[in-house]
Amino acid sequence: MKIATWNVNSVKVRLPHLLDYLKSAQPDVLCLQEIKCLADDFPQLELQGLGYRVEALGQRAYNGVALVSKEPARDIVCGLPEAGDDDQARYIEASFTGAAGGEVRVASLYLPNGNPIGTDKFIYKLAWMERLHGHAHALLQREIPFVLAGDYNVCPADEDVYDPVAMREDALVQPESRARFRALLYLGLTDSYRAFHRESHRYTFWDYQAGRWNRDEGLRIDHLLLSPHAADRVTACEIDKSPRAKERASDHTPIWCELAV
DNA sequence: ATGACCTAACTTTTAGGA
Repeated sequence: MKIATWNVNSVKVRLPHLLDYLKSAQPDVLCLQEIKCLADDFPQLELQGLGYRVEALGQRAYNGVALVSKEPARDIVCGLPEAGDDDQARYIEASFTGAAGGEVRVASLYLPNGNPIGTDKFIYKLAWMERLHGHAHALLQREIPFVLAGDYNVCPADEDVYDPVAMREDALVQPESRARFRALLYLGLTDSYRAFHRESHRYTFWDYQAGRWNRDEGLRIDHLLLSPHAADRVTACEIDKSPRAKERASDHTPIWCELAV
């Protein structure tokens, strides 16, 4: 089962690229972030033409996540537990069946940016990460393979940042953000990309400004975290840079892993 | 030198992104 994640930065603007990606990459499940529309406005007819279904948690103008899949999603859950008055559309999770009949729980998550530090936005980011940690802990008790995929807005280490000095005041690299990302790994989750690749300076995001893409000055902030049962089954993980090279590209590019299930 | 983008919206300017 090929599971990919991509922050598309508006699904309406990116629809041609999204259709191209589904046709060429053929993921079984594609986790989308920043669809930036209500679920009812998601262009699902166009995706149905390619044999894909959509489950979306939308929001007007901002955020919004979705699961695009060949096989139907089951047991869909929208939002993390303990949401309180948090109504931002940042989490959707469902179960899928692999070709060999195995079950995998897949989440599409859009972790808060948290900038600027020293504000409520950074507090919200850290609190959201703690809710994610609590939920990951609960999922582990179920002893099923799962993949938490999405835009984490965290660069795990300086090697994941083109210029750590320039970024030192950024919420994506703060020790508090990195500690909470590490806490997910300490639970027993695996950073899928790092399970296969040791090279530094491999990115999933390049800012629109300052020619960052052309200079390959980016960030590794989109991640696939695998439960132990999923990590036992993973056979590959790659960043697909080709969508970022197109005209009117998203500032993120897809990253995917393959599970033998 | 500290510039440079992009998207959505009660749009002509702002908020949010990262």
